[in-house]
Amino acid sequence: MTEDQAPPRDPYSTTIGTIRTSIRDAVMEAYDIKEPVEVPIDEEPPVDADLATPVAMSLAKEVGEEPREVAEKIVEHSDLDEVVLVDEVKVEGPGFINVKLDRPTYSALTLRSVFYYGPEFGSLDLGRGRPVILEHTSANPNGPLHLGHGRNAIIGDVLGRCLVFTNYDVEIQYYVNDMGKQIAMLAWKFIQKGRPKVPEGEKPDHFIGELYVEAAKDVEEDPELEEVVERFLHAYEKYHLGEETRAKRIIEAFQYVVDECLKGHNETLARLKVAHDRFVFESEFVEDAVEIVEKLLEEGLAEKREDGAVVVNLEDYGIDKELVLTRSDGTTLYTTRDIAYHLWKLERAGVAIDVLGADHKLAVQQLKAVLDMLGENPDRVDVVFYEFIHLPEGSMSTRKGRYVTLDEFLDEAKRRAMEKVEESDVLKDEDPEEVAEKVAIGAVRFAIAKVNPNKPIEFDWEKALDFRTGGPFIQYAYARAKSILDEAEEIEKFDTRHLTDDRSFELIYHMSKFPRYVAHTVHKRRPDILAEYTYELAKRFNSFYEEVPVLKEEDEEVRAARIKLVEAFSQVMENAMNLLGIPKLERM
RNA sequence: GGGCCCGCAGCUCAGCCUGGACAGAGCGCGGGGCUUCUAACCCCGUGGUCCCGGGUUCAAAUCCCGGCGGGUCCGCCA
Repeated sequence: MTEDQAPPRDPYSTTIGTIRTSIRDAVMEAYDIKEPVEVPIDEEPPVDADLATPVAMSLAKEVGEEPREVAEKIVEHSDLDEVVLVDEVKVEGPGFINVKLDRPTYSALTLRSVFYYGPEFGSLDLGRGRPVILEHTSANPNGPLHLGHGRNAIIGDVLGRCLVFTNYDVEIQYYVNDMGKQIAMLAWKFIQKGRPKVPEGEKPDHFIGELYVEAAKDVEEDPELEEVVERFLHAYEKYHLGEETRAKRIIEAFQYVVDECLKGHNETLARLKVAHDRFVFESEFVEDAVEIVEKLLEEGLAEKREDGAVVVNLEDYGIDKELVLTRSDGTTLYTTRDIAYHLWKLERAGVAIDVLGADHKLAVQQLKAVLDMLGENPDRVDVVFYEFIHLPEGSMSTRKGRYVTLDEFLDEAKRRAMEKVEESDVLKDEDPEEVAEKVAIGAVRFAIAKVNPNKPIEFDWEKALDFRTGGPFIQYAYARAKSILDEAEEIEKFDTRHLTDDRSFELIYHMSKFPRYVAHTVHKRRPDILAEYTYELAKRFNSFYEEVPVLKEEDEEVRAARIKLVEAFSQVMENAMNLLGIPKLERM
């Protein structure tokens, strides 16, 4: 590759590819194999090597030779010693082929790539501009957002940022469940209490949450209220089917509680830096839902039972329970409207990605089954499930008013950050509020993003807000790099031969993996992979910072190379933080 | 009762999809490091029947079967 050619977008994968091909060819040549051989690459060998492959060991039995013998033979036939990126190839242990990269060459490749792509470093064209609708958060407007919703929002938001970064044409939607029994209960309670306004100074979603807890209690104590609630629901649904209604006050009650609650949600989400492109209301799909039910009935896929309820049998899909599409009074159910919503999404995008709690697994199976019956490809609906966040006293429940709100979580994080800010010297000239807020957002986002979505979280204030292991640790590494760059001179030429020490190379090597980890995060739909990567990046920078002098280095050439390394690091870190939505601080 | 998910160091978790070399981090605990680029940091040490029992394999935390423990779903709720 010559200097004026564009460097690879993904230096690490490109390098692995080169080495893999070389070894594969060697295997085929050495053992006269015609079919391409799988060459697994161990990306993190537990020894002093950068890459390794156990291919000789699996081959050994086939060819009837000792594994080490096979490995030696492969190495002899390979052209790895001619690859400029490779420094050393060794056969070690029971038969591993271990490869050490040529540090100056590999570093040059990586840094060129980082500087060439800049803010785009890490961005691979995975999506080719294809449209995707990503739905996340979608909390019921019956109370404030709690940690569970936070998990949904943050998984969704990080995924959304990653999808945009990898060239998907993403629209992010918030599905507002503005109808259904819970909201009907709220509307009833609201009217029963004489339509109280949200008190001055109270966050509206918190007010609605209190109202909801009261309503839930009333309904539990007096089962006859069920009927009243159903009347409310009926009226609201009729209204959305375009029928005349005299129940104006009921309609307005629904709208009021939903609007107020949503205002509160938006405030919290804005604070957390979670953004949606569009709010879609469930009530918009009542008409479509009714049409779908009619269609299923016409085609004999659904049946109307004697009591009037319409049901579909899903035994062919391995689901024993029949799915109810309309109540016996003819009103639609959540699932029915959800089917309509998904059909609408699939008309507008190739793939619809939903972020949902693991408790929705059966519902999604049912949804996909009906989509399939309707001739739609259910694989186009791609659901990211996440497990619950449990409190020491049990699962969170909006109905029981048992939850930790995102607002509280952010406030507590900010309070703890504030303590640190106040004892800091370097922050004398900064606005302490602003710094603490950014630290809090970073801490909260990272605490939630770092856990694999399919693992339940046991919530604990101390663990979740341990600044040493979380977002602030990452922000701190970035700020340290920035403060070096603040005082560093402009560098034009540098030589990566001055970056061969372990600390520098370990940092560079990890930086080079960024594009691969972004791709991994998108493919697996797992923000925790990116979070883990970023934490490791910060850790390696902190080690480098501690042991390798930059501005204090007296040799000008060495200093120049190190400054460029810090510059490259800050670029990669910035890209990673942008994807995780962790605010950047120049000083902390 | 059935489906799905989880079970790794005292604690919180990564690795499991795609099986490989002494199982990794952080917290905690013990020790060390600021007149030198920000100590919200770094370095060294400590710590594990990878829930249990079988099976497949040259090789199992990883794949398969069976248990045990926890979560969750099985509404004319959303």
